[in-house]
Amino acid sequence: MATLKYSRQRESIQEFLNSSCDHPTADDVYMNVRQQYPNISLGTVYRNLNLLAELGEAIKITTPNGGVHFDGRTEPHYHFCCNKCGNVLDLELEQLNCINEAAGKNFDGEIESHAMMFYGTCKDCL
Amino acid sequence: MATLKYSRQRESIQEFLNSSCDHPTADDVYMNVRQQYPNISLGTVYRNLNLLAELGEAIKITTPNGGVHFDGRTEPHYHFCCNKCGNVLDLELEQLNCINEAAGKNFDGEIESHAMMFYGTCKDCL
DNA sequence: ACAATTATAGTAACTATTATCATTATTGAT
DNA sequence: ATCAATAATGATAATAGTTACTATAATTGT
Repeated sequence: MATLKYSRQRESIQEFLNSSCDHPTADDVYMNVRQQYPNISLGTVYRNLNLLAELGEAIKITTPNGGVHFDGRTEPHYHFCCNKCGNVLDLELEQLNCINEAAGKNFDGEIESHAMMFYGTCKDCL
Repeated sequence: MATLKYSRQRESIQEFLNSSCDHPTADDVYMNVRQQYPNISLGTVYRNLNLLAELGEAIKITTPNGGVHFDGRTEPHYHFCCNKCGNVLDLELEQLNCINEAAGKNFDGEIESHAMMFYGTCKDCL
């Protein structure tokens, strides 16, 4: 299988993700990385974001309105999504470790992980 | 504002949703309702599914691989999504009622609800 | 039965994402 | 440092899922 090869573009994408406090979309990443690499292609951004997600170095967050956001914080944590503006924010909430086991009690498959998304109105929209 | 008017197509869509144990996509609904109304338009299916979701008579479930599923069971419950086949299943797990409050502790917005999705491998894919 | 208005079917348009491919960059060996 | 092998890129085309548009049909209250 193909071995991973370094690229400046991927490094720049990852750096932006890690330095970013919010949860940018692919287009947000594109707009930002373009300042450093004006010729970068949107396809390259998508390819690398998905690659980072597969490698476990980023988290892909899908919101109900269809927007896909990326998060460089890879330790497990929960998110909030504003019903009005659609922005995604981090929550300070301890991880529910036992819940995977609890959910598996009456379930015929293997549960490995979970994600939780909270909804409501964010500070700015209140 | 526009008042809601009955339509057979919408009724058929809702009936299928309610009778369905799995979590059909818009296309699944389209394929099924077409047996009763061969001329139904895919746009009509989308319009009504979204309408039902807005009215709180259906739940829209967005999965990480981009698929959007609909659920006629409106009482709150959690879902499982298989990492291999992408199917969405219901889980028998008591609702975490206090968690919205807990999540709001260190948060500057208003939390109204939450959704939880479990991941792993379903029975069929094991 | 009629007028007012919403919903539909069919189609076009749109958006986000992925695929394609010739060219460029990276890597490891010489 | 040069070179060959191969992965990554940029540019563009293609795709998939969804929404917008519009003339016609269905529903509703009178």
